[in-house]
Amino acid sequence: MDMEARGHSEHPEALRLWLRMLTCTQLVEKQVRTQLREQFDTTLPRFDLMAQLERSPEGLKMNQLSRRMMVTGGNITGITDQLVAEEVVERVEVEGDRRAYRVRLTTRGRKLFAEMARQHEAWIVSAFEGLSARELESLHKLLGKVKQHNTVPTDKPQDMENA
Amino acid sequence: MDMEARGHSEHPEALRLWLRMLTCTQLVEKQVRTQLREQFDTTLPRFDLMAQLERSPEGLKMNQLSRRMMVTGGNITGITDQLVAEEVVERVEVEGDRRAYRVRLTTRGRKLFAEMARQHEAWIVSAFEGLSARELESLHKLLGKVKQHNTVPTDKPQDMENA
DNA sequence: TATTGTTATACTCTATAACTATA
DNA sequence: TATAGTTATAGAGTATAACAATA
Repeated sequence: MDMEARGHSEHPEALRLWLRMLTCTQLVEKQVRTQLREQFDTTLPRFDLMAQLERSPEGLKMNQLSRRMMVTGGNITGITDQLVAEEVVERVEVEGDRRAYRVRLTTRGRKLFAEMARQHEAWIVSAFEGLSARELESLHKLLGKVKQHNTVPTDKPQDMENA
Repeated sequence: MDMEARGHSEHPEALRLWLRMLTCTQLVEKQVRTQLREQFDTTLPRFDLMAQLERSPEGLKMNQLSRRMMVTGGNITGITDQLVAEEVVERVEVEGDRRAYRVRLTTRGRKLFAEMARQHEAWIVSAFEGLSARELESLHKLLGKVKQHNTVPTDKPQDMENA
């Protein structure tokens, strides 16, 4: 979308920056969603859930997934149900707490995710190939400040970077 | 969400950058959506449509809005219907083409948008207040390269920056 | 025939809240 | 009582495709 039209008369720097950032993100994200759909018949949230699990081979409980993906529990149940039906993740019992499950990738899921991640990386590299290594690094650093400023500190960090 | 978990083992620079960019955008966007809902009982697409119109006082045709907002026509009809019902935009006839309309802000809509834009700007300024003016400028420039690289050149530019 | 816009439909993603089972 | 997870529901937001009116 033309996010950069969202601003109004004065267009101070922060606003211009935000609109441009939104435009960039949407351009890339739209591309990723389309490719995930076309090449793997899947969606971004499903890919993301698998990505979370790939970094936690022992699996994650539903509420951990909920926190990390920043969506409420019911949605995690839904996405997990789909992935279980496709046999790429499985629910395993947690000893000592019969209410809880641990969700983890199956062998099949791990293989599938590896392939998806490989492609995903190629799409992203292509999206940013206009920038030099120095520019990538600079952008990464600057966005780190933005992220930090807008992240609510919690006991249990919401993302892997802080985990 | 913890976008930064989406990457896998190697985590090359472009991928790390993308995940961080996505995290930042979602943090800010979530905040904006919540505020728009709480303070103005509206949504981002509706705000964006009004923003497009605010920059085109003479109004825009449905297909122009569709292109600029990068969504298909049926959705524009839906959003426009809502805004017409609230009397913040109006459809006016296009002379010489009885198929087409031109959608424009009403006086009421212009006033309302001014107030929303004022608040919106404050939320955004607050989201980026961790950065110096130099850093804002630098980020804006770097994202300009990303945008350019990922924008398909067309006769009719998709966004205001190029319009 | 092509274009403008609308209608109908379906699907994904999300939040909220009531609910079950267990702690 | 509190917690883990599920179910039910509602509402954004989106795309697709069939359609009517006009060009």
